[in-house]
Amino acid sequence: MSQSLARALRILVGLEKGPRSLDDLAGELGVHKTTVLRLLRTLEDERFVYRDGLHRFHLGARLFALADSALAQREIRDLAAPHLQRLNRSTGQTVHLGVYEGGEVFYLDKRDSGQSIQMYSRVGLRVPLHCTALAKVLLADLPDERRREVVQAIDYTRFTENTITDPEALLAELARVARQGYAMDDAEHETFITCVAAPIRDASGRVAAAVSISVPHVLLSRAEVLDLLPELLTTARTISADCGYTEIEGNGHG
Amino acid sequence: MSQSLARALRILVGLEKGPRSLDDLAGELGVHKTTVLRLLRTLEDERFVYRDGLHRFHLGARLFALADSALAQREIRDLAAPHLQRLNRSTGQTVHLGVYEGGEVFYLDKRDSGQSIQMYSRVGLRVPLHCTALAKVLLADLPDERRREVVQAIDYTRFTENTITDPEALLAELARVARQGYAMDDAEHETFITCVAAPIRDASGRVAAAVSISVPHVLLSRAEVLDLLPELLTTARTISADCGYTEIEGNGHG
DNA sequence: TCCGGCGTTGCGTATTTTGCAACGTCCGTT
DNA sequence: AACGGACGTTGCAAAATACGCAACGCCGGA
Repeated sequence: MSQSLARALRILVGLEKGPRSLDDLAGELGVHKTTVLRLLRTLEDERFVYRDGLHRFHLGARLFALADSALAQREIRDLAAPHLQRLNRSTGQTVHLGVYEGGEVFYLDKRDSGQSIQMYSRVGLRVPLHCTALAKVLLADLPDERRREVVQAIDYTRFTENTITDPEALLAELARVARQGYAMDDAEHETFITCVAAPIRDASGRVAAAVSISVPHVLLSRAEVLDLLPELLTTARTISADCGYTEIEGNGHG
Repeated sequence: MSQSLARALRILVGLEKGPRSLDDLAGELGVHKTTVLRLLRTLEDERFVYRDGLHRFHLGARLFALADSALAQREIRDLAAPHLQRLNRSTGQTVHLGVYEGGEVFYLDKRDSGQSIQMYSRVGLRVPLHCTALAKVLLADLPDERRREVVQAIDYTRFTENTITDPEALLAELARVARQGYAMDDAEHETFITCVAAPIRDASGRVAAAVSISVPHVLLSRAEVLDLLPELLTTARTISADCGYTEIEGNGHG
């Protein structure tokens, strides 16, 4: 809609991959460097971008401030925090909180396991949609049409031999997830990690977020991870309750 | 320079304080809502903004992704990480890593103390410039002229009775900090917290970042916090070395 | 000292953006 | 059930704005 703004945003997105020179950016956007320079200057004025000494452009400090307050504005994060903490302590495993927004799923919070093995994940990182328990739970609750759109648009990169690699299989999996009320990632993303995830619902009854537990095979087997399920589900239900969700017709748990 | 972009960025900055309706934003910017709407739509296309159900605008998911990769691009963060971890473990206190950029100082990393008292700080948050050890260390190394500009522009909000509240006093303090090689915040920001900070230098010899330790009075006295100084300085020097800094003429530590 | 790369600026053109006014819709009220 | 208001949305015409070109200047290497 707004050309110059759209170009500026693409500059920022381009900078996501690393610092760039003016010419680099102009080349990537297919726009004259004069134009890029002026956009960059405006971005620089507001600290969205800064140039190092001299002449390479980086993402700037204001992004941190914005991300920080965006994070603080997600009230579900605060609501969930103590429960994530407790789940993390009692299981000793890595715990994630994730949300869906506009075709993406990303981490809103994370608690590391005490173990020396740390997962490569960070608050704000987007998670693959076809091979993570978190995403499955979130996608499973989308309105039918939207879910189909999203599932079609996925890039089905194969990460392991268990990775689901086509839309039909994923839709079937999502249907199962919706039915059983939780999702599993059985070495579908990383060969050595198993995850389980459960939905968090808000007052409207829709899935507003998801919690997951991730465990490396060296610590627990697939079956042992499933043993953590009741505790995960309880945590998810507790957070849901805090979000104003009230279970109506028999969810098997009064 | 670029009007529409500048307005869009101000929209984002406005959204920092919380979700807004279209009219709110139009009012704040002093621009007709038609214009604001079109900017918002472009921002929405790129996920910098999203509207909840329906018609309130929030900061969007892309900011998380950008902030995350911006963070990852600050190599000093990775270089410092293990050392922050060690310092945090051995002192048991809250440890921060901060940097200066374009008139602001903000946290690049944080390690919580094991204690139940958690500090209100978060990666990305801007820190006050006139009453924190971290900022003092960073400002102390700025080129004279720049330092004076920044110091003049500070809003000297008084937080405690120890808060420095005028430019002259701060400049004097910064001179002392530069001389002694570390900074202290003796209940200048929060009445019940003492901090010490030390500079991290890169290959150019300039201060590239700063580490700090923050301790509530209930845990350690001012004197006891000063006892942590040698360890803090050692940590800072180690990180500096990792950044390529080589101490030349007698810094008392060969 | 010369050359090449790269960031920067002035300027004229026309594309893009802007504000207005009118419309539609949703929600709360009577 | 009908009405009124608030708010987001669209079409359009005017003009301000952003665009690309070409030329300049700076810095580093040859």
